[in-house]
Parts: sequence; C-alpha cells; structure tokens
Amino acid sequence: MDDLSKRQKQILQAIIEDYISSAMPVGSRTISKSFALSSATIRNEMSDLEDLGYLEQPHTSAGRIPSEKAYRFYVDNLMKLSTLTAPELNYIRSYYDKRICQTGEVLSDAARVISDLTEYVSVVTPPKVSSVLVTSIQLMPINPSTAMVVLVTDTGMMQSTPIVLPRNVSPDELESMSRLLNKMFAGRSVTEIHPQAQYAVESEIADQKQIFDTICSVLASRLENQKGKVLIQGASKMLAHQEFTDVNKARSFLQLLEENSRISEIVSAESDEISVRIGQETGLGDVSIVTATYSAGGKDLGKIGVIGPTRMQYDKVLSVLDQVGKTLSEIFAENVKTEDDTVEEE
Amino acid sequence: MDDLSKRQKQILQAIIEDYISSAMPVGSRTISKSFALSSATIRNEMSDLEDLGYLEQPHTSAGRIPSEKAYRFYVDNLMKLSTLTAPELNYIRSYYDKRICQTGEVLSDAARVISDLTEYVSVVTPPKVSSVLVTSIQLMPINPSTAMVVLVTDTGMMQSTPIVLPRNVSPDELESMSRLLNKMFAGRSVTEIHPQAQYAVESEIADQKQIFDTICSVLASRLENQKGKVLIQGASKMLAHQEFTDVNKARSFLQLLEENSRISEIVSAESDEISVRIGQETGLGDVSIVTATYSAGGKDLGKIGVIGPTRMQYDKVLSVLDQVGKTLSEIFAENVKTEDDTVEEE
DNA sequence: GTTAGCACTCAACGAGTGCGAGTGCTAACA
DNA sequence: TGTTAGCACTCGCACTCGTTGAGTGCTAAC
Repeated sequence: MDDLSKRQKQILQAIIEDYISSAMPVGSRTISKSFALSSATIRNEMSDLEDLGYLEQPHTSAGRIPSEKAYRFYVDNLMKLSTLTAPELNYIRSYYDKRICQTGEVLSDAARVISDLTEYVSVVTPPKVSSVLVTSIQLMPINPSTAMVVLVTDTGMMQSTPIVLPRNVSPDELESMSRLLNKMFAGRSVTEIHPQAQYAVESEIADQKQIFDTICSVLASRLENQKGKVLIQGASKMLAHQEFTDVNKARSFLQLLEENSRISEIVSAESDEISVRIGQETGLGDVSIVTATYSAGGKDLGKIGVIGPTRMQYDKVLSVLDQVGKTLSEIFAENVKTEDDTVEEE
Repeated sequence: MDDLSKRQKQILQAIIEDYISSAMPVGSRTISKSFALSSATIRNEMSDLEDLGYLEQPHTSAGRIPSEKAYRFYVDNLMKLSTLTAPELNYIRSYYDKRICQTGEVLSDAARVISDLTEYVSVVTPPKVSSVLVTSIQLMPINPSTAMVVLVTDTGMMQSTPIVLPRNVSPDELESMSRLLNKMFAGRSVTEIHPQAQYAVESEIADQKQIFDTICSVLASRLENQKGKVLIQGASKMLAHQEFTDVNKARSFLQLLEENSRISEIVSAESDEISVRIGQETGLGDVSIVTATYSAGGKDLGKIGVIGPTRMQYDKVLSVLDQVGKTLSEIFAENVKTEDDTVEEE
C-alpha cells in the first residue's frame, strides 16, 4: 500500500512543504515548475496520491492539500531535520547561561523560548514526581502549632508547605521528627510518601504517629496536585495561523489550553524520547502535538512540547525541541550532580 | 455641563443597560417601550444626549451606543450594585471553605472564581512585597556549598531558593547565620532586604559578610522577580464577546495578556479600595478594568480585577470583586493572626 | 510514459438591488 | 412649551448574479 515510487515521494514532499509554508491548496502547475515535468503529468501523479489517501481536495477546482496520512509519512520518511541558525542557537544558550536556579523559572523560560522560536504554543511539564528522589525533608517551626515542611529533591525541585499540627510541638521535637523523616525517605522516590503509609513509626514514639500521618498526607496531596501542572506559552501565536481565523475555533482551542490537567495528561502520555502526533492521533481534533523529553541522570523528568496546526513546520519544531530538551537536561543534570545553582542579576 | 434632567438620566440608563446586554446599537423605539413616551420624543432626548457626548452613532441610520463618558456617568451615578444570587455566593464560599494553605493556590482559585462568575478575564496580583513582614528566615543545608533559604512572611507567603555559597559552610555555621538573619529581619518589611545592605555584620564575624551579601542579594532578586507576577484566567472567555470577533483584535489582546509585567503594573497602579477604569482611562484602548483590593490587618496586600470590553456588566463585576476581595481578606487575616492553615483532602 | 489541448468546475469577487431599522425634520396638537 | 405623528432620507446588511481565474479530468497525439 505504501510503496510509492521515488517520484511520487518527491512530489508528495514538494506538495507538503509548499502547503506548510503557504497554507494554500497547491496546484499541479506550481509543482511542475520544480520538476522537469508538465503539469499534466503531475496531475496524474497527484490523482494517484489522492487515491492512496495522501492528498485531499477541498473542492473540485482547488489544488490539493496533504492528509494526516501524508504528514505522518512526511515526518517518518521524507522530512530532513532542519539545523537551527546561529542566532537561534544563541537564543537558546543565552537563557541557559543565566543559570537561574529555580526549577519553575528554568521551565517557564524554556516555554517562552520554544514558543518564540517556533511561533506555536509551547507546553512544558514540570519534572514528574515519580522519577524524583527525596534529598531531604525538613520541618521548620513557625509557631507552636504550625510547621513548614520543605521537601528537597535531587532535581532541585522543592515543595514547601505549611502544616497545622494536631497538637503543639516543640522545635526540638520537630527537629527529631525531621531526622526521622529523613531516615525514612531520604534517597527514596517521592512517590513513597503517601498518606496511608504505615511506617515503622510506632516503635519510636507512638504519640507522634498522628503527626507523621498529617505530614505525609499533606505532602502527598501537594505532590498529587503538582501532577496536573503545566506551563503554556504563546497562546496568542496560535491566532496568527490561518487555521484559526474562525473565532469559534480559536475560542474552543483556547478553552482547551485552559484545561491544564487535560493538556498535561495528553502531553505526558507519550513515553518516547521524542514523538509527533498528528491530527486524530492527538485526540484533540485538528492539531498536532510534538513532544520531547528532558532528563537527568538517565531518568526522564518531564516533557516539553508544541501544539500547533497539523500544517506545522515539523522539521523546525523537532529541532527546536531537541535542542531545548538537551539544554534542559544539561541544566538538570548539573543540579543532580552538584546542586550547583548560581543566581546572577538580570 | 452635566446637569441632565431626571428623564435624561433614566433614558441614558436604559440605553446603557440595553446595550450592555445586547451589544447592538439601541434605537429610539426600543427605549420608548419602557417609557410612556413616543419614539420621537426619545429621539429628541437622544439627540441632546449625543450633543452632550454621552451617546455615539456608528452611522446615520443605526441606533446609538454609549460613549466612555456615558459609562463613567453610569458607574458613578446611575448604576445600582447588583446582589449576587445564592448559588453565586455559595460558589465563592465553597472555595473559601476548602482553606487551602498555599498563597498561590488561594489566589489562583480566586482568579478562576472571578472569571467563572463574570465571564471576563480575571487578574489577581499576589500580595505585594512592600506590605509584607518577615516572620522568619531559615537556612537549610543541602550540601556543603549549597543552602536553601526559606523566607516566611506574616501573610503565609513563602519563598524558598537554593543558594550557592561562596565557600563550604557547616550546618552549625548556617544555623548561627540563620539566627543572625532572623535577628536582623524578623518583624521587619521584606523590602529591607536588599543586596547592598551594609548590615552590622562586620562586628560579628567578618568572614561571613560575603555569604550574607550573597543571601541577601539572591533573596532580594527573588522578591524583585515576584513583582511582575500576576495570575490571569479566562482569556478564552474574552473571545465570546462581540467586540472580539475580529481575530486581529483578539490576538493583540491576548498578546497583551501575555505581557504579565505590564498587566501587573496597570492593575496595581490604582490605590483606591475599588476602582473602575473605562476605555482610554486604562491606557490599553478599548477595554475596561475593574479592580478591588484584598487586605489583612489593615494593610492592602494585592489586587483582584477584571478586564473586559468597555461594554461590561459593571454592576455584576463590582459585586463579584467586592465579595471575592472580602473573602480573600478574611483568609489572609486568619493567616496573619494565627497562621492557622489547614489542608483538607480534595 | 509524457504532454498539449480543451471543456468543465467552483470559490472568490464585485456590482447591483431591495429591505428595514433607524434617523432628522416639520407641522400639528395639548 | 413639550409631545407626537408623519414622512423623506440614510445606510448597513443580505442577497443575487454574472465574471474571473485557478485548477481539474479527460482525451488524443507524440
């Protein structure tokens, strides 16, 4: 079914690339100029490609536009990865060089960079909880009945949460509980912190059990909450593309973007290092989603991605995501190794 | 200039309210139905109102639409505050009852509530730094050369930042520095933390001065960063309104919303408890901005607001903001008094 | 297999038209 | 003096209809 002749492939590629840049149905004459063939010949080929499901005609006397199948074929077989220009690379590096320390800021910078370079909507998920290890847990007295729990992880990610304790607790007692918590969780996955955990606390000080439970359940729910978080940038860019001239389409797309947890789920769903989902494959209708992974110490941390029209500059997007992903990975790798964070004035 | 007759006021009010709900230029016949007057009489009055600058005509044979001056007059003199319905009040209370502990979540909930109830874009600024007092500053060792600084404030707001120390520092030393930091800053405004501070540290341990400087400058830059932050919800809602059917208008508006720091500035600019800025007054062109203040312990903390078309349901928006503002104030007041944060499962 | 030629299709554009909501003005009325 | 009825006028909007042009499919010839 998929044994296209070499010429068919070339023609298909030419059509797709023309359509991606022009957003107009492409006709046989346009293509014939790049080939030493007449428009009639191209027409015949196009007709065949249409029969095979690679092309579609909006109406009889318009040119052809690529189908989702065509994009799929293009991404898998035809496309060459574009290399980023020097200014683009510099742009990416420039924010890397800042060495901002907070996970949140690194990621929101990444989101901005991606959307700036690609002109599409960017999506960045924070490091996923399941792959993160506890470095330490600290309890800090705030007042007799309230403490702050600070959870530090090996990725430099932090959670700090105030917790109301079931009874007044002295700083010393907190201190000893801190130690206990660290003994229990340091070096382990944060997912091991869950509310119903029947830790071997009883043996130590039975009275503290309830406090432990409170702390764990609060931490767990905080981490749970964290899951649906996602950074989105460049929504306005979307409206610049042809396919969103219809206000209603634009609106429903924006609405979708506001459902952060759904986006997060969809983006995180893919486990491949780098993935392209086109049209129906996304479960979102007429958009494409390209995602890449950033990682540290061999563990995948989170996803960066782009949402755009199916008529997307896949080559460009892929290389931007690849580059930004690598950069992020470097940053996090450094964190993991040395916690070597510095802050520069802006 | 502004001595409108009672009847003129009534007519103006009727026109404004009709236009707010219909978005269509309103004609004399429509209005005459609500008054025991003929359309011709209304026309005469309308003509006068137009001369006075309260009404505008898109073109000769269309009805009239209110000018910005008219909205101003409406808000200042004609409008009655609408009372929220029971379900609306419950909706606001329901999220209050959750008693979520983190400042960030309380605020983003507020933003969501406002935009849900008003159908406009909501804006919430976090408690402004200048009015916040340091409760405590804690240094936590992470590894020999890195520490985590946790800043707790009286509003329950927290900042935690990793800091790379200029040299290795033992936990004990950190501990003593913690104490010193608290001695210096506890109970004072966070704005007193600034990088060039020549604190009376020399006397204590000259060697630690550099570390202090590092910590202060990092904290200061974090807080500085915080300034431009702002939570925005419901951008997609905007596209539902008539005035944004033009994609380009919609896009430039969305672009504006993405410039968080600018929005933050504009929203924070107003010092009044509650304020309505209409059209040109906003400096943003054809939109209106309504803001209210939330506060605790007599101090204004931050702003909540709504951005919408000048044709906005001012009465509804004002009462929603008023209510949400009060609710937020209660939540923060509680924080200030007792740090009484509880976390419930969702 | 390729190409020239030709009839055909159909969206897009623009001019022309009728409609209707709404106005301003005038003259008459209370 | 304020109100009203009547009427001519304006002008956006929706609709129709012919024209245009890009593009197709098909056929016959090379």
